[in-house]
Order: sequence, then structure tokens, then C-alpha cells
Amino acid sequence: MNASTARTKTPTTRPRASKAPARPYHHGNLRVGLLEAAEAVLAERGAQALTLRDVARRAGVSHGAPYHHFASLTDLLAAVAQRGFETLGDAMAEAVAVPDTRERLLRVAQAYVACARAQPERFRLMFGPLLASKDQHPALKMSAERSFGFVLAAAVAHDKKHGADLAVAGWSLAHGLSHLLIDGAFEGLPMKQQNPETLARKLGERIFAAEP
Amino acid sequence: MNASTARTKTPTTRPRASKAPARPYHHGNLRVGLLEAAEAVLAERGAQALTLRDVARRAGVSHGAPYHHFASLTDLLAAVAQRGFETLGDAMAEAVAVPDTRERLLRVAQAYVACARAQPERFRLMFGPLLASKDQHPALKMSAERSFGFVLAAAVAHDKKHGADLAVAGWSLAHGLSHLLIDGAFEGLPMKQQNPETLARKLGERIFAAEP
DNA sequence: TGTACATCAGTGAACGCGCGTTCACTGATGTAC
DNA sequence: TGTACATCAGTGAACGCGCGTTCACTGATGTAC
Repeated sequence: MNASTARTKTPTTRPRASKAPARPYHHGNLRVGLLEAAEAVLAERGAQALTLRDVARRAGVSHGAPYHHFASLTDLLAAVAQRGFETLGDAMAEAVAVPDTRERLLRVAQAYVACARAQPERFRLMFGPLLASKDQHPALKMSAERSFGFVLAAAVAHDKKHGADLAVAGWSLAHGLSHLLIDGAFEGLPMKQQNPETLARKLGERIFAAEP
Repeated sequence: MNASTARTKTPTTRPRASKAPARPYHHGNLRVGLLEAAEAVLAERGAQALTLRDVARRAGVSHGAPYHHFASLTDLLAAVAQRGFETLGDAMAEAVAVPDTRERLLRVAQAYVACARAQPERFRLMFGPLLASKDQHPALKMSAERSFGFVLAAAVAHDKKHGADLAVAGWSLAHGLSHLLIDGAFEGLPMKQQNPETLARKLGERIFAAEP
């Protein structure tokens, strides 16, 4: 209802010597606008309830407009997931900037869990079946591999010999913990309430002691 | 294809003096038939591509028939997920039947991963967002809690003091590993190819050593 | 053993719905001269 | 600075589609007598 109101107050044609048009014919940066709208819808309703038309509506644009920027709904979703992996990768890059290799890994796990908790539905999308075939989305695949690279590198730096095992263990732990947390699986459990990222770190510590 | 063949061999309707009717009017056990059809469709296409009409088709029945057994599509899916948790719970019950508490936990982890790998799409459904609100499906919730109970009990039996932590760590590890395995996330990684359940056990061992 | 009848478990036509996608179009913008 | 024109980025009507669900119906089954 306020969308139409907002539109009414503007002449739109001939912006020249008039006020700033609230709704220009051209969006300006619709690609990004759509991605942001998609993230908003995603957070509200989840990936399976997300439709192209919803996203277009949210971006304040007709439902045909997105096709000038994305070939299909799946393409849009892949782009959203890609942004998610970029965010995750950036968080990991920051987490890794610490000298102690053990601390590095613990912080990577923390960052992983924090990312999942910050945008649960996006996290689900990133790893969900909707985009299971990442080969069809090379840019998405690259962003995902970048994130995974941080985990592996940190693990190898800590333990050259068992690096791969350590990486898989830590990654699985962080991944599983993230999923279970956002699913609320621990809610009925007899656990002292604690900050999830602290929990991630505490559980992560269990993984190191196995070194021979 | 063999379903119709199998059905052919049974008379059912007025077996009186005629040939065997290939398609009796009544299915006999449609509820179970629908669940099995749903599992087949699920395995082939995944949960988001699964439709009630598909399932009915697969079960060899009109698309209105399921409503005599399930109130809605969601109800059907919940029932499928419930069966999944029952299977998982049974596998855990078996895994747990071993005296050594440490071995017990390792075997629970193995069972968890095996269950996920046996029916990946069902696993996704069980933990996916489609049935996120388990409160609306009490039977599903109970089956799920039964499985989780095995993990917790095994962990507490091994370490009364840190049982909850151990349970959460092991459960997260198994859950994450399962997810990543069925997503094929490790495929491009420099890991020696190994049996996933063996991997589960190996990683699980890392978790114990942290005891003070 | 036979008959009447209530109940159960199917059928298949119909409903409205919102979706993804296409298309001819038009308004806005940028560039060449 | 002005004009012509190609190109870009929107609009909104239209398409066909398959979906979940409902409903009046009918065939099959079981039970009471």
C-alpha cells in the first residue's frame, strides 16, 4: 500500500528541473537490489517459499525485470548463495589472521557458526539441495572452494601430517553444530545455556587433543 | 513396473469364478503404499520436487485417494521423516548394544553416517526446513527425540561429568560429516579415499582425547 | 446362507491459484557527429 | 550545444502449467439379523 503511495507523489518523467524522483524508470542498480531483496525474502520465508515474483515485488520492480539481470530463478539463488560464501570467506580470512595455529582453527570454527546463525536461511541455501549441483554455477563453486580452502590451510598449518583429517573433523563439527543450532535441535536438552560461538570453541578444543 | 505385475497375481475382487483382476478397487494398505511411493520419489527427485500427485501416481492411485490417509502433503512428508527417525533410532539401538562405552559412541556415529548415506534425501528431509516446526507433528518429534536420546545416553554413560558436551560434540560431528558427505563437499579434496563410516569412526576418536 | 444397510476407500472432474517465463512495447540513456 | 539513433532496462499482458485440495460419486467390504 505504501509502495503505490510513494509512487504517486512523483512525476517521474522529466526529472530535469524538478525534485528528486522517488521512483525513476531505471532502478540504477537492480542487480544488487534484487540480491538484497532476495536475501530479505529468504530470511523471512526460507528458500523454498522464495519466488522470483516476490523478489521483484520487494525490489519495487515488475516481475519481468529480473530477467535482464538473471537468466532464471535458480541463477538468482546461486548468486545469493555466492554472496553468502563470500561473506563466510571474508569472515574466515579475518579469523585466520592470528599467529597461533591452534587459535586460528578455533576462530575459524567460531566464524563458521556465527555466519550460520547470522543468516540461517541463507546458510541452508548455501548447502542445501537446491544448489546441489554447483558445477552449473562456476562463480558459486569458486566462492565455496575459497571458504573451504581456509579451513584446510589452517589445519595443515597446525599439523602438516594429519592436516586433512583435522580439517575434515573441524569442518564437520562446525558444520553440524551450525545446522543443529539453527534447527533448534538442542533446545530441549539439559545443557547449560551458553553462547553458541563459545560452545563452538569449546567443542573445537576437543578435536586437538587426539594428536599422538 | 513390477508393482503392477505383482498386483496382477492377486484376485481380491470377488475372486469368484473369474480371472485375476490386475487392479483391485481397494489398494489394501494404501497408507504404507503411499509412504513407500513417497520414499521412492524422494530418493529420485528430492523433497522440494515431491508432489502429492506424483506420490499418488507412483502408488497407482488417483490423486484424491491420499486424502483418506493423510490430511495434507506436509502430513505425508512428516510421516516419511518419522519413519526415517525410526530407522535411525533402530540402528542406534543396535549400535549401542556393546559393553565398552567408548566403542558404543563410535558405533553410534557410524550408524548416523550410514543412515544419512543410505537415503540422503530422506536425511535432508528429516533435518530440513520443510519440517522445521516439529511441534506440529508430535509423532515425528517423539521419533526424533528417541534418536537423540541414544546419543545423549551413550555420552553420559561414558563420561557422567562432561556427558552433555560429549554428546553435542559427537552429534555435531556426525551430523556435519553426514551432510558434507552427501553434499559431496569432500570430493575435490586431497583426502585419501576411504570408507565414510570408517572416516566417521576415525574422526570420532579425536573427540575423546580431550578428557582432563 | 442370504439380505439390507452403514461405512470405508477409492474415482475423476473441477476449483482457484500463483508460478516461471516470454514477448512486444516504451521510456531513458549514452554516443557520434 | 543539438540532433539522430542504437542500446539498455524497464513495463505489463499473456502463456501454459501443475499444483493442493474439495466434492459428489461409486464400488467394495463388513456386520446385524
